[in-house]
Amino acid sequence: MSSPASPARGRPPRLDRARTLRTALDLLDRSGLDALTMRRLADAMDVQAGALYRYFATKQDLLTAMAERMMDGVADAAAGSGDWSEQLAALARAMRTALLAHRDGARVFAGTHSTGENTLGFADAVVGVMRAAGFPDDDAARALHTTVNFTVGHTLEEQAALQPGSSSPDVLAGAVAAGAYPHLAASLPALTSTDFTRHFEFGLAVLIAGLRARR
Amino acid sequence: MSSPASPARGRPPRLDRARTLRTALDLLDRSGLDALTMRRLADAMDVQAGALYRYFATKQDLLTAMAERMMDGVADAAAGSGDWSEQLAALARAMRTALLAHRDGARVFAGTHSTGENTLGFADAVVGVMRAAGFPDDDAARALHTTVNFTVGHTLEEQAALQPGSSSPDVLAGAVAAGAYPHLAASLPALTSTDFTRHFEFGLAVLIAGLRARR
DNA sequence: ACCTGAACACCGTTCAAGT
DNA sequence: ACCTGAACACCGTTCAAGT
Repeated sequence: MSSPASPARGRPPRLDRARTLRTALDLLDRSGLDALTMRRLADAMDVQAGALYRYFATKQDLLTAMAERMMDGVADAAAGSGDWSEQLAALARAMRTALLAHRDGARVFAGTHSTGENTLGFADAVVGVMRAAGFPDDDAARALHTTVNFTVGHTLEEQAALQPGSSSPDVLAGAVAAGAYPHLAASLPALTSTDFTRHFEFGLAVLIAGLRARR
Repeated sequence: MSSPASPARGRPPRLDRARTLRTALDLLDRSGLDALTMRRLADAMDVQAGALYRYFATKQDLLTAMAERMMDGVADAAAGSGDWSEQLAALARAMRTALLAHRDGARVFAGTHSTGENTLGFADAVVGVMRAAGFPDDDAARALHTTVNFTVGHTLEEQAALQPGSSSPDVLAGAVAAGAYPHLAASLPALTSTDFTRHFEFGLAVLIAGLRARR
């Protein structure tokens, strides 16, 4: 029972999961997900690429661990903040904030399926809020999916739009102007607006009103 | 004015956008998105990889054209099918069906931003339904985003779960059993259910009820 | 005009060998 | 035990040259 936890016998390792994860999140913030390669991460740690595979079996494993780390503390957002709808809103907002805290955070999260304690703790908190509010277990589970879907989907769009090289507004405006899309033309201001918090709050309010109606 | 549309002068080209797109969608269905490389696509068309770049500037361009093609006809789903809520539901269901029609269809769509007529026509139809129902232009635009977010997000999960090698249910059940997640444990049947149509219809009903409450 | 051939600058991953 | 060095089997993209 001392083999995995034995004290440093030879030289101290230059690598370990925690330090690698920190460096990977730093690199993500500086360079974005497309530039986060195992080779570049190894460079940032002054190590050969192959050495990373002692701590993460695959790149997918590393990304999953990064997503799990991003969710640290998010489950605590509901603590005593009013009724179920306010608690659900607090959890969704905290998740959006956590994803926004890292460049391409939503893409990292969307591409993984963590079953770590932060992610499952968050899910448990959401389902707990719904069950306490009187929703059947099945509906509570489905409300979790809908809430996470919405939050991740929204933040994916938000971070895609904010990134350099995203010419979305102009391109969209041009395409709408060139074609026969009367309804898109009429709603173009909101369609090309970058007030993402308003978009998010609209969707969240719709989601909560819909859940309330189904209780 | 005859230069781009001039009749075949030399040998007939082995490549063109339409044929390449068809082959790419075939390859996607047979092998999945991860195996859809420019080199493998070129192989399937008996051509060198570089030749594809005469018709698509980048791989991203090709994927965008594929997404656009998947959306063919989806905008017509709302034609005279009851009130606004039934029309919105019909559009969302048609989009899910269109994405499910191709392996990794949701991933392809989520990774692109088509401004083609199928995609914009669908968006115009959704916004049109909402405006006709009396929603303000801004809310109609935001309802579009919420609806597309939900539909793509749901179908992403659905296709991820249905794919080979996706051990989601067991892994999740194991993780929930190992940790202290009372609410997840209680709702595990719904959480691990593969009746995705029910999940989708639940979210859609919540979305529509929420929109109705805000009108 | 359309495609080939070959290169450029990369990837993730594996694994014998060193220390 | 931990990491290096080097390889394997690929990528997307570019572009001179052929036909």
